[in-house]
Amino acid sequence: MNKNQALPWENPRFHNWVAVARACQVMGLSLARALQPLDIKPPHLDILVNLFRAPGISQQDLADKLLVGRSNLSMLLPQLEKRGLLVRRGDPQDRRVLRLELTPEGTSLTLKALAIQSELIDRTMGTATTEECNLVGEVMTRIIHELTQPDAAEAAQTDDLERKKA
Amino acid sequence: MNKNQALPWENPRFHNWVAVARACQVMGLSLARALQPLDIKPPHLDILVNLFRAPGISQQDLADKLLVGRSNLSMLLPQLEKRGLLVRRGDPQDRRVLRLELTPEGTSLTLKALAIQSELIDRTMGTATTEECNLVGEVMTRIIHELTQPDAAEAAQTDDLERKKA
DNA sequence: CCAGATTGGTTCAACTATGAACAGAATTGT
DNA sequence: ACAATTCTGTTCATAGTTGAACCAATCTGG
Repeated sequence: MNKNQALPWENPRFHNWVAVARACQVMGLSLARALQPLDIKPPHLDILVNLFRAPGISQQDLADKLLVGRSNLSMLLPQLEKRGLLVRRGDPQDRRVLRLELTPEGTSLTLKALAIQSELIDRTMGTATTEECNLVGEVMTRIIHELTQPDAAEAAQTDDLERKKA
Repeated sequence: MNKNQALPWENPRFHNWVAVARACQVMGLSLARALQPLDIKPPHLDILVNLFRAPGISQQDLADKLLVGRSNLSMLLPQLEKRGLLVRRGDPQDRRVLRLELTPEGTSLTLKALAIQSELIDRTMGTATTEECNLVGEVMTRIIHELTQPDAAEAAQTDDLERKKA
């Protein structure tokens, strides 16, 4: 098992992906620094942007979109609410859910933060042509699809087992 | 400022980068799950791999490579040492530094973990041709360069200020 | 109807990561 | 030679994230 698989650094897939991961890491650090003047961090921005694009979303749905735990939002959202950036309004139709919405201040801050993030991304992705850029996006989309489908694959496996039992 | 900059989602750079970030996130989650049988997490793997490739490295240099705080390693390394995966040997030349090295068990575990990670990456990056893959890596390398140079740019700015003072 | 299962949200304990303050060893400049 | 500075690693208080346990509201199927 030691030699029948060469060390992965010689594999283009592997080291190219490592570059992707590192790029994400440094971008995350840069973004955090760039957002400091607004006194928010990347996770906050993720929340704000999603509220901006999907006003009235529930905490559960937001957690699903962000791929974080519900408890995370139960901690962060009250903070942002206290800062007057958003409101959590109970839904009269389903009294379990809290509908989230940006306040005008929240919207304003979100736009400022987006401008900062956008400028950062523009500067860094500007090192690639539009075509290269689109190709990168396309490859990433395929990867996301490949990795999020397996949940369905798991379900299919379970189905297989169920079928075998029957 | 509201309208002179269109919303960033229409910008190819922006939404393509968002795809990159999301791909990284789902890959990270998948990797964490895939490593569970070995009872290590991605940060541990990062450490092990770097020790594998640079045996005898110091904690400080390792922290720089990983872009994490020194204190982080001061917490994690003793854990891994207790598990018998690595040793920290004092350097007689410079009695401040601890030289890090994998034990045979650590090397073995690292190879197993690398096999798992490599398989995962192969599966996901396999949705792209080798040329696409290399292009992605190239673009990411440029981005990393663009984002790590600014530290030098900052220094240059500082230099400018110094020069103006003189 | 109503008992059981499901869903949305909160709370809590555990774990991870960070930066600041610290202590010991090495380097520098005089 | 030695005081000041720098460098390495540790410790500690703090903040962020998670999963499990929990409560209340809703849905489901007799």
